[in-house]
Amino acid sequence: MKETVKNIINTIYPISNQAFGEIEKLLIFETYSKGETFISRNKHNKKEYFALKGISKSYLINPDGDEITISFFLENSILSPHPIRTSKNISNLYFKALTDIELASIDAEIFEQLMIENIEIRNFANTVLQNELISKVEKEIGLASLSAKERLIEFRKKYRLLENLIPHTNIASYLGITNISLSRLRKDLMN
Amino acid sequence: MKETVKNIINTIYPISNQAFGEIEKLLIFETYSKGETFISRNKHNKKEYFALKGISKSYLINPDGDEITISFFLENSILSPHPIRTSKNISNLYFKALTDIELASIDAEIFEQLMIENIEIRNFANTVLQNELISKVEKEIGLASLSAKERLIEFRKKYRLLENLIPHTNIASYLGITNISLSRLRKDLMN
DNA sequence: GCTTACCATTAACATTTGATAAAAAACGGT
DNA sequence: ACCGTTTTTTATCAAATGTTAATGGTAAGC
Repeated sequence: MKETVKNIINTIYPISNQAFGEIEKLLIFETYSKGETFISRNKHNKKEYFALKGISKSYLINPDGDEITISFFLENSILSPHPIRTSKNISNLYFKALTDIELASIDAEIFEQLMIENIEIRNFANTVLQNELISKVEKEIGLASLSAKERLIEFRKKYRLLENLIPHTNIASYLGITNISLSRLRKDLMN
Repeated sequence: MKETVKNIINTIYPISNQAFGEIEKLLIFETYSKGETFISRNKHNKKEYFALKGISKSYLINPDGDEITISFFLENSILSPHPIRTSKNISNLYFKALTDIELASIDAEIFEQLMIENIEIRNFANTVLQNELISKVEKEIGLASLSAKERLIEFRKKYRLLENLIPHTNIASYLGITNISLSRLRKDLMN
């Protein structure tokens, strides 16, 4: 499990065994069942997560009470809740297990202390933040310049098998359309 | 002018006079005329910009050859091109002066060196990055969960007078709609 | 195995948005 | 002030998407 975390980190920004040792000591392993909601930031708890097994998503509730999917997280990736730290408008960003999942967590405040002390860890964290920003900009471009059908095509390229693994409602809200519209596009794309 | 840069920085993350002194020495002041395109990253030049006077935008060209507005930059703000640094997919992010503008620039590589040496500057830069990510997530939420009309209403709240200062085409592409559609929504909202 | 809840699809209709074209208005340079 | 360009508005029609409702399927729990 710890080896998996190390691999996740190294695919993003390679760090030394020594630097990883600092992180390793602090890892806590958690599991959630399909459908469970969890959060990475509240008054008492601030955590960073590594996704080891299963699929999860971040989402928020819009004024109509619907879940809006913001991001999907596959195995061997990092759940990135950074924006919550300071934003007033993004008060309620949740996470949900879309399958049974296994996570490794680390206390966010301790991790930030590690960042200050260790330049490798700081570079790693900064790369995570930059990657996240890049993915947001890429998604922004897609939403602004592609039709819903084109966005679905891009989604399929990016997330390959995901469409067969999770309820489509999540994908529809991620694409910014209704699930009825998604169903129509799926039919349309079968030909 | 330098005082303005200091104020911009301090509204984001207050730094000491000493830390600002490090930045101040490296500032270069530039002006562009309305309609001019400029870029903050290429092989020979990597710059960070502070917007002192006027309005500018970042944009890219979609496959149809249209300009897609990504962000607007008002006076006393920071032009944030960070994603370009590493992304392959966001190869062509440009900036354009929407009015005559005055900027202060700083060489990005030198600035990164300052970040390493000075924790205040590092914290400032990190806050910029986080703010940028927050604004992307907020925009993402809006695009995914609001109608075009609602997005226009939110745009007006956020950018107050901007609608009267720049060609509406920019706003339409920012909102993800055509300028014809924007015109209809404007008429609709007059009642 | 049965039932219930959730999910995906389909249909019919309403609404929104896009595309194209044309006219009116605003703007810029001389 | 004039001319040419750009921008905004308007109209018409087509296409895409949303809304509501009904149907059938699938998975989970009992």
